[in-house]
Amino acid sequence: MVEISRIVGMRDGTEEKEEEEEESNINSNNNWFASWEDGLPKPEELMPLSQTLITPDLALAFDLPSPVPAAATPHPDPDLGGGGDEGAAARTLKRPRLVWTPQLHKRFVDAVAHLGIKNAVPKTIMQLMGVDGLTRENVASHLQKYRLYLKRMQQSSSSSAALAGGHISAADHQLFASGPVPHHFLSPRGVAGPDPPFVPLVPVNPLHHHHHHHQIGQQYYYQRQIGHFGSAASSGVGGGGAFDYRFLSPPPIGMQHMGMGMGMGFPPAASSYGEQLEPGERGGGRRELTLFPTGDD
DNA sequence: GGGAGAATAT
DNA sequence: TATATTCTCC
Repeated sequence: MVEISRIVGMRDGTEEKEEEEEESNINSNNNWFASWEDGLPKPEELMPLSQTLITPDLALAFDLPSPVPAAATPHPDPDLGGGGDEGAAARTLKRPRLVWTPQLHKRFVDAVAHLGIKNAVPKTIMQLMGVDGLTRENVASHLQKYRLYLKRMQQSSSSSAALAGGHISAADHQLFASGPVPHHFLSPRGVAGPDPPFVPLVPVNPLHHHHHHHQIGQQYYYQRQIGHFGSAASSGVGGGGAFDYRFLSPPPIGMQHMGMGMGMGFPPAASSYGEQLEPGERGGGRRELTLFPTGDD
Protein backbone atom coordinates (compact mmCIF):
# COMPACT_ATOMS: atom_id res chain seq x y z
CA MET A 1 0.00 0.00 0.00
CA VAL A 2 0.96 3.53 0.07
CA GLU A 3 2.78 4.86 2.96
CA ILE A 4 1.45 8.26 3.59
CA SER A 5 2.64 9.50 6.84
CA ARG A 6 5.47 8.08 8.65
CA ILE A 7 7.52 9.31 11.38
CA VAL A 8 10.79 8.20 12.63
CA GLY A 9 11.25 6.33 15.76
CA MET A 10 14.29 7.40 17.55
CA ARG A 11 16.03 5.37 20.05
CA ASP A 12 17.62 7.02 22.91
CA GLY A 13 19.94 4.26 23.63
CA THR A 14 22.36 6.67 25.12
CA GLU A 15 20.35 8.01 27.90
CA GLU A 16 22.89 10.51 28.85
CA LYS A 17 22.37 12.60 31.86
CA GLU A 18 21.73 16.14 30.82
CA GLU A 19 18.50 16.80 29.05
CA GLU A 20 16.64 18.76 31.62
CA GLU A 21 18.84 21.60 32.58
CA GLU A 22 16.73 24.34 31.16
CA GLU A 23 16.17 27.70 32.71
CA SER A 24 18.61 27.42 35.49
CA ASN A 25 21.15 26.61 32.92
CA ILE A 26 20.46 29.39 30.54
CA ASN A 27 23.06 31.59 32.06
CA SER A 28 25.67 29.07 32.75
CA ASN A 29 25.38 26.97 29.73
CA ASN A 30 28.94 26.84 28.66
CA ASN A 31 28.10 23.37 27.74
CA TRP A 32 24.75 23.79 26.25
CA PHE A 33 26.03 22.70 22.97
CA ALA A 34 28.73 20.47 24.18
CA SER A 35 26.00 18.12 25.10
CA TRP A 36 23.85 18.85 22.20
CA GLU A 37 24.32 15.48 20.75
CA ASP A 38 23.17 13.82 23.88
CA GLY A 39 19.58 14.07 23.04
CA LEU A 40 20.11 13.02 19.53
CA PRO A 41 20.44 9.57 18.23
CA LYS A 42 23.70 8.51 16.80
CA PRO A 43 23.49 7.61 13.18
CA GLU A 44 23.54 3.97 13.95
CA GLU A 45 20.94 4.45 16.56
CA LEU A 46 18.62 6.20 14.28
CA MET A 47 15.91 3.76 13.90
CA PRO A 48 13.07 4.50 11.66
CA LEU A 49 9.82 3.49 13.07
CA SER A 50 8.02 3.93 9.89
CA GLN A 51 4.47 3.03 9.80
CA THR A 52 1.84 3.13 7.26
CA LEU A 53 -0.71 5.31 8.79
CA ILE A 54 -3.45 5.19 6.35
CA THR A 55 -4.25 3.45 3.22
CA PRO A 56 -5.52 5.24 0.20
CA ASP A 57 -8.86 3.65 0.65
CA LEU A 58 -9.09 4.68 4.21
CA ALA A 59 -7.94 8.14 3.42
CA LEU A 60 -10.52 8.43 0.81
CA ALA A 61 -13.21 7.21 3.05
CA PHE A 62 -12.28 9.53 5.84
CA ASP A 63 -11.93 12.49 3.68
CA LEU A 64 -15.36 12.16 2.38
CA PRO A 65 -18.42 13.37 4.16
CA SER A 66 -19.85 9.92 4.02
CA PRO A 67 -18.42 6.45 3.80
CA VAL A 68 -18.75 6.23 0.12
CA PRO A 69 -16.79 3.45 -1.44
CA ALA A 70 -13.76 4.57 -3.31
CA ALA A 71 -15.18 3.13 -6.44
CA ALA A 72 -18.15 5.38 -6.31
CA THR A 73 -16.07 8.32 -5.41
CA PRO A 74 -16.21 11.17 -7.82
CA HIS A 75 -12.79 12.16 -6.69
CA PRO A 76 -11.03 13.85 -9.55
CA ASP A 77 -7.62 13.01 -8.31
CA PRO A 78 -6.24 10.14 -10.30
CA ASP A 79 -3.66 9.42 -7.70
CA LEU A 80 -6.23 8.70 -5.12
CA GLY A 81 -8.54 6.78 -7.26
CA GLY A 82 -6.24 4.71 -9.31
CA GLY A 83 -3.67 3.69 -6.82
CA GLY A 84 -1.09 5.01 -9.16
CA ASP A 85 2.04 6.67 -8.08
CA GLU A 86 2.69 6.06 -4.47
CA GLY A 87 4.81 9.09 -4.00
CA ALA A 88 2.21 11.30 -5.49
CA ALA A 89 -0.44 9.85 -3.30
CA ALA A 90 1.73 10.26 -0.28
CA ARG A 91 2.20 13.87 -1.09
CA THR A 92 -1.37 14.40 -1.97
CA LEU A 93 -3.01 12.98 1.05
CA LYS A 94 -2.99 15.27 3.93
CA ARG A 95 -0.84 14.34 6.76
CA PRO A 96 -2.07 14.22 10.26
CA ARG A 97 -1.37 17.24 12.35
CA LEU A 98 2.02 17.03 13.81
CA VAL A 99 2.22 17.29 17.54
CA TRP A 100 5.36 18.87 18.77
CA THR A 101 6.28 16.79 21.70
CA PRO A 102 8.94 18.10 24.03
CA GLN A 103 11.35 15.66 22.54
CA LEU A 104 10.66 16.72 19.04
CA HIS A 105 10.85 20.31 20.11
CA LYS A 106 14.16 19.68 21.71
CA ARG A 107 15.51 18.42 18.49
CA PHE A 108 14.20 21.49 16.87
CA VAL A 109 15.81 23.78 19.37
CA ASP A 110 19.07 21.94 19.17
CA ALA A 111 19.07 22.22 15.45
CA VAL A 112 18.29 25.90 15.53
CA ALA A 113 20.87 26.47 18.16
CA HIS A 114 23.58 24.82 16.22
CA LEU A 115 22.74 26.43 13.01
CA GLY A 116 22.78 29.80 14.52
CA ILE A 117 19.88 32.14 14.30
CA LYS A 118 20.73 33.44 10.92
CA ASN A 119 21.16 30.09 9.33
CA ALA A 120 18.21 28.57 10.96
CA VAL A 121 15.73 28.37 8.20
CA PRO A 122 13.04 25.76 7.82
CA LYS A 123 14.70 23.62 5.25
CA THR A 124 17.99 23.49 7.01
CA ILE A 125 16.44 22.88 10.34
CA MET A 126 14.38 20.13 8.92
CA GLN A 127 17.38 18.45 7.43
CA LEU A 128 19.32 18.79 10.57
CA MET A 129 16.60 17.30 12.64
CA GLY A 130 16.61 14.33 10.40
CA VAL A 131 13.19 13.24 11.39
CA ASP A 132 11.47 11.19 8.85
CA GLY A 133 8.10 12.48 7.96
CA LEU A 134 8.80 15.95 9.15
CA THR A 135 8.14 18.50 6.47
CA ARG A 136 9.54 21.89 5.80
CA GLU A 137 6.12 23.30 6.40
CA ASN A 138 5.98 21.66 9.77
CA VAL A 139 9.21 23.27 10.72
CA ALA A 140 8.36 26.61 9.21
CA SER A 141 5.20 26.81 11.18
CA HIS A 142 6.91 25.85 14.37
CA LEU A 143 9.75 28.21 13.69
CA GLN A 144 7.39 31.06 13.25
CA LYS A 145 5.94 30.43 16.61
CA TYR A 146 9.30 29.85 18.15
CA ARG A 147 10.52 33.19 16.92
CA LEU A 148 7.57 34.86 18.42
CA TYR A 149 8.40 33.19 21.63
CA LEU A 150 12.00 34.31 21.50
CA LYS A 151 10.90 37.79 20.72
CA ARG A 152 8.74 37.91 23.75
CA MET A 153 11.54 36.50 25.77
CA GLN A 154 13.86 39.20 24.65
CA GLN A 155 11.35 41.86 25.37
CA SER A 156 10.53 40.64 28.77
CA SER A 157 14.15 40.23 29.64
CA SER A 158 15.57 43.40 28.20
CA SER A 159 12.93 45.86 29.16
CA SER A 160 10.34 46.60 31.71
CA ALA A 161 7.78 45.31 29.36
CA ALA A 162 7.46 42.36 31.60
CA LEU A 163 5.77 44.57 34.07
CA ALA A 164 3.77 46.27 31.43
CA GLY A 165 1.97 43.14 30.65
CA GLY A 166 4.27 41.46 28.24
CA HIS A 167 4.54 38.47 30.39
CA ILE A 168 5.24 35.04 29.26
CA SER A 169 2.05 33.18 28.92
CA ALA A 170 1.42 29.77 30.24
CA ALA A 171 1.29 28.62 26.70
CA ASP A 172 4.87 29.63 26.28
CA HIS A 173 5.92 27.47 29.10
CA GLN A 174 3.98 24.64 27.74
CA LEU A 175 6.48 23.87 25.11
CA PHE A 176 9.06 26.48 24.54
CA ALA A 177 10.01 27.29 28.05
CA SER A 178 10.12 23.68 28.90
CA GLY A 179 13.30 23.14 27.07
CA PRO A 180 16.62 24.83 27.07
CA VAL A 181 16.77 28.03 25.17
CA PRO A 182 20.30 28.81 24.19
CA HIS A 183 21.12 31.97 25.97
CA HIS A 184 22.64 33.61 23.01
CA PHE A 185 19.27 33.51 21.44
CA LEU A 186 18.17 36.05 23.88
CA SER A 187 21.23 38.15 24.25
CA PRO A 188 21.94 40.61 21.46
CA ARG A 189 25.61 39.95 21.39
CA GLY A 190 25.70 36.24 20.98
CA VAL A 191 23.28 36.11 18.14
CA ALA A 192 25.85 36.05 15.42
CA GLY A 193 28.19 33.80 17.22
CA PRO A 194 30.27 31.20 15.51
CA ASP A 195 28.73 27.94 14.66
CA PRO A 196 29.77 25.26 17.00
CA PRO A 197 31.09 22.22 15.27
CA PHE A 198 28.71 19.43 15.30
CA VAL A 199 27.94 16.27 13.55
CA PRO A 200 25.08 16.62 11.19
CA LEU A 201 22.30 14.27 11.78
CA VAL A 202 21.99 11.50 9.40
CA PRO A 203 18.63 11.48 7.80
CA VAL A 204 16.57 8.50 8.45
CA ASN A 205 16.63 6.00 5.74
CA PRO A 206 13.40 5.70 3.90
CA LEU A 207 13.13 2.02 4.36
CA HIS A 208 9.90 0.53 5.31
CA HIS A 209 9.95 -0.84 8.74
CA HIS A 210 6.85 -2.39 9.92
CA HIS A 211 7.93 -2.51 13.42
CA HIS A 212 5.67 -3.69 16.02
CA HIS A 213 6.79 -1.30 18.58
CA HIS A 214 6.81 -3.39 21.62
CA GLN A 215 10.00 -2.05 22.91
CA ILE A 216 8.47 0.48 25.14
CA GLY A 217 11.07 2.52 26.77
CA GLN A 218 13.28 3.43 23.94
CA GLN A 219 11.26 4.50 21.07
CA TYR A 220 8.80 6.96 19.93
CA TYR A 221 5.40 5.91 19.16
CA TYR A 222 3.28 7.71 16.83
CA GLN A 223 -0.28 8.06 17.44
CA ARG A 224 -2.97 8.34 14.98
CA GLN A 225 -6.43 9.37 15.65
CA ILE A 226 -8.97 9.07 13.04
CA GLY A 227 -12.38 10.43 13.18
CA HIS A 228 -15.28 8.32 12.50
CA PHE A 229 -16.81 8.31 9.14
CA GLY A 230 -18.72 11.47 8.85
CA SER A 231 -21.80 10.22 10.42
CA ALA A 232 -24.11 13.15 10.65
CA ALA A 233 -25.65 11.57 13.67
CA SER A 234 -22.78 11.50 16.08
CA SER A 235 -21.19 14.79 15.29
CA GLY A 236 -22.17 17.13 17.98
CA VAL A 237 -20.96 20.66 17.73
CA GLY A 238 -17.36 21.36 18.60
CA GLY A 239 -18.17 19.93 21.95
CA GLY A 240 -17.82 16.37 22.88
CA GLY A 241 -19.22 14.45 20.04
CA ALA A 242 -18.87 10.76 20.25
CA PHE A 243 -16.25 9.77 17.82
CA ASP A 244 -15.13 6.50 16.68
CA TYR A 245 -11.53 6.68 17.55
CA ARG A 246 -9.21 3.96 16.83
CA PHE A 247 -5.70 3.75 17.90
CA LEU A 248 -3.40 1.89 15.68
CA SER A 249 -0.80 2.16 18.33
CA PRO A 250 -0.72 2.35 22.07
CA PRO A 251 -2.55 5.25 23.60
CA PRO A 252 -0.73 8.49 24.16
CA ILE A 253 0.37 10.13 27.29
CA GLY A 254 -1.78 12.83 28.58
CA MET A 255 0.55 15.67 28.59
CA GLN A 256 -0.73 17.88 25.93
CA HIS A 257 -3.77 19.98 25.78
CA MET A 258 -3.69 21.51 29.13
CA GLY A 259 -4.59 24.86 27.89
CA MET A 260 -7.32 27.07 29.12
CA GLY A 261 -8.35 25.91 32.51
CA MET A 262 -5.25 25.12 34.41
CA GLY A 263 -2.38 26.26 32.36
CA MET A 264 0.46 24.47 33.91
CA GLY A 265 3.38 23.28 31.97
CA PHE A 266 3.78 19.65 31.51
CA PRO A 267 5.99 17.87 33.91
CA PRO A 268 9.55 19.04 33.41
CA ALA A 269 10.96 15.64 33.15
CA ALA A 270 7.93 13.73 32.15
CA SER A 271 10.00 10.66 32.27
CA SER A 272 7.30 8.19 32.00
CA TYR A 273 3.69 7.97 31.34
CA GLY A 274 1.25 10.17 32.98
CA GLU A 275 -2.37 9.57 32.80
CA GLN A 276 -3.93 9.42 29.50
CA LEU A 277 -6.49 11.75 28.23
CA GLU A 278 -9.67 10.27 27.18
CA PRO A 279 -9.46 10.07 23.48
CA GLY A 280 -12.14 11.82 21.65
CA GLU A 281 -12.27 14.94 23.70
CA ARG A 282 -11.46 17.22 20.91
CA GLY A 283 -10.10 16.94 17.49
CA GLY A 284 -13.42 15.99 16.12
CA GLY A 285 -12.50 13.84 13.23
CA ARG A 286 -9.03 15.18 12.94
CA ARG A 287 -6.07 13.04 12.55
CA GLU A 288 -3.15 13.75 14.66
CA LEU A 289 0.34 12.55 14.43
CA THR A 290 2.00 12.44 17.72
CA LEU A 291 5.50 11.62 18.54
CA PHE A 292 5.88 10.82 22.10
CA PRO A 293 8.53 9.21 24.12
CA THR A 294 7.96 6.03 25.88
CA GLY A 295 11.06 6.24 27.89
CA ASP A 296 12.47 8.95 30.00
CA ASP A 297 14.00 11.62 27.98
C1' DG B 1 11.11 28.32 -9.30
C1' DG B 2 11.81 27.44 -4.73
C1' DG B 3 12.09 28.84 -0.32
C1' DA B 4 11.54 32.10 3.68
C1' DG B 5 8.55 34.53 6.41
C1' DA B 6 4.26 36.72 7.55
C1' DA B 7 -0.57 36.45 7.39
C1' DT B 8 -4.38 33.92 7.63
C1' DA B 9 -7.15 29.76 8.15
C1' DT B 10 -8.74 25.60 10.51
C1' DT C 1 -4.47 27.21 20.92
C1' DA C 2 -1.50 24.69 18.01
C1' DT C 3 -0.54 23.66 13.71
C1' DA C 4 -1.62 24.11 8.70
C1' DT C 5 -2.21 26.64 4.67
C1' DT C 6 -1.95 30.53 1.88
C1' DC C 7 0.17 34.49 0.23
C1' DT C 8 3.86 37.74 -0.80
C1' DC C 9 8.29 38.69 -1.68
C1' DC C 10 13.05 37.72 -2.78
